[in-house]
Amino acid sequence: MKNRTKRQLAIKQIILSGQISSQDELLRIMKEQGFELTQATLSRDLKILKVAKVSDQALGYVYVIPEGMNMESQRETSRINFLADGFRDIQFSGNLAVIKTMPGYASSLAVVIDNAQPYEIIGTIAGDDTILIVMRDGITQSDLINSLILILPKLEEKLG
Amino acid sequence: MKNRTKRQLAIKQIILSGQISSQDELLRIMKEQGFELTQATLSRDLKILKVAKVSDQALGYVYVIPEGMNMESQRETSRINFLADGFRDIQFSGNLAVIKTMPGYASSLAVVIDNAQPYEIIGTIAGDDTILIVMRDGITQSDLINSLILILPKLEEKLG
DNA sequence: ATCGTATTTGTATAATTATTCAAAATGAAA
DNA sequence: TTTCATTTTGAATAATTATACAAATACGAT
Repeated sequence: MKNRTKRQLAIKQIILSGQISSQDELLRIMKEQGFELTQATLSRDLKILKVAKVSDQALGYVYVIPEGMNMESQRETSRINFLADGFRDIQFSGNLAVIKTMPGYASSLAVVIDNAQPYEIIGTIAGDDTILIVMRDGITQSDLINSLILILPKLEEKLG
Repeated sequence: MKNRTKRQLAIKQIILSGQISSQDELLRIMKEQGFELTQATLSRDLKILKVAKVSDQALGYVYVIPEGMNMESQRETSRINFLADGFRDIQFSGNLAVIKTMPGYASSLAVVIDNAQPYEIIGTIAGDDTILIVMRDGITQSDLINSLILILPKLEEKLG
């Protein structure tokens, strides 16, 4: 599914950045961002993302993402952020994208991308400082960039 | 109120120890323990205690007490736990309680107690290793102890 | 005590959230 | 492709949780 993970990442970001106090409010924001969904889907997504609602002095209640879902995923996140630092640049040719990294980073970075199994990407091949990405037909350059940012949020600084 | 803190303490313990997945379930357990209350009161207590409901593989949803909503309060919590270590003992005389602490701990500990503004306590005066607590009329010794445990959970080991 | 004010609580209900069920979308296999 | 199984989704609704309001209770000041 292309949209499900995308949507859930968007939800996560909104929760993290904002002061959301109900699913309807979140729903409104998601729709402003162009997502089409209903409250039922939101409820399910929040369940999957393990989002919780706690009281908050200012707003009554706010949705939060419990910090340490577990040390595991926390370490994983910082490892991925670390790898994103190795990113140098990206160039396109037809339905191929070529990412240049700092020496030694390419294959680990490619593994992260592969594991995310983004719809936009058919496959990757990595050397020492270069990743070749084969894009799915019909995917634009900005589609691909967006999907990479979803996997590696830290790339936004370098690509936005 | 005498029962309010007692009740909230009981709620906290049940949440911490158990696998509660709805307010009705919690209500049932509370009633088994001899508390008289309604779902409305529970809802308000959970709000005050900042209890959250998150998804859980086994039960669907469980109530949890978020460890550290943020680094701030997390540091705060461990600071308070640290201070609780300074506690030596407590004795009563009429409506006064006298807490003995390790040297130097009394005033910081008193600040923590003051900030919590427990109903049971009218005021405190602290020296270097002694805190004098003036209890509100009608408050029993165990009421006071319960309210202190609510503020400094770590005291339970020494007072329970 | 009595009065006045503030807090706490239950009842009833509003508001919110979760789930059922059927339909649509997706993916895999032939 | 077609078919079958699986997953995802929305609409409707069930289930749960929060709150308005009024009654009860607690407290302080006469």
